[in-house]
Amino acid sequence: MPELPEVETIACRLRPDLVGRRILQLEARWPKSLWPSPEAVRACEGRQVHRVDRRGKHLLLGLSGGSWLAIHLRMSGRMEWAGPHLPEPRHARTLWHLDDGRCLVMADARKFGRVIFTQDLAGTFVDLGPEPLGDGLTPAVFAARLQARDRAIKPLLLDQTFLAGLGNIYTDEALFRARLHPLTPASALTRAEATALLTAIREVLREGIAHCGTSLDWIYPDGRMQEFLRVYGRAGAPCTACGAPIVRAVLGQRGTWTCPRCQPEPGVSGYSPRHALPARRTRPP
DNA sequence: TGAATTGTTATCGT
DNA sequence: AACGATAACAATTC
Repeated sequence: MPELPEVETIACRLRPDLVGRRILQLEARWPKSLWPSPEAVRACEGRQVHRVDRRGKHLLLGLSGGSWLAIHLRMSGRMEWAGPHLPEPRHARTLWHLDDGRCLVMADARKFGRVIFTQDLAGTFVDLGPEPLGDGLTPAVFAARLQARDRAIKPLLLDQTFLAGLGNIYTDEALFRARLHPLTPASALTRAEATALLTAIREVLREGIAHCGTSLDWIYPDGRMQEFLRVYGRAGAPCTACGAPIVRAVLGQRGTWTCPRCQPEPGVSGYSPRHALPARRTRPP
């Protein structure tokens, strides 16, 4: 489940306890999760953790010698502590035994998570899109990237090579706040719509981080953002903006929640005019 | 029991 | 080439 705000929360929580620790031993109980190979990841042994960061949905551990561990939790991964007085979590897949007697654990029920060891962080992320909260992603840059793609906006936002860090939850929330239907062609967005979308993306991500992420089920506990979601998982409930029932559809194999009134589908006749909305969809000749 | 699940990737067809 | 659809990965929960 973890998307950008959840991984950011995990990084912030681990940082004070992890920076300065030395990795004594790697315990690989599900070697398939270790990339490029279990032997390669073993090179983290003996190294000290210098920093804890995030890139997209990856948790980054900066190690001595210029090497990195990049951990992707995919669907069901969690980071936990184990130790003399802490019981080991269920589904422990990779364990890092540290020099203070504690043990950092990647637990992952579905085994989709990945642990990557690399000396070349830039090379590892060469195909990863820009950080949505990064300074380099100006409205102009974002609008230009959208213009270049002939694709529905929702699957594009989920594409990590286009933008790093959005998952199903925050994508639906951002599109709702920007009043855009998920099937709107990316290249059809005006400059104003692109700017509004970037603002909406940053708002939902910052709000998600401020609330320590979204806790929808047993996988990711402790977050509070689920109380502030406006469309995701709210099928049938009234839209927070207009009162119309939120609709669930399946789009690109993913559950997709929208307000049919606030996010009218482009090109579909039969819906009422965009009353209070500025005419944004038509591009000047 | 059966359906659904937050993410990513390979593959196929258009 | 780019895109959409599909399955696969694997397990758990409701």
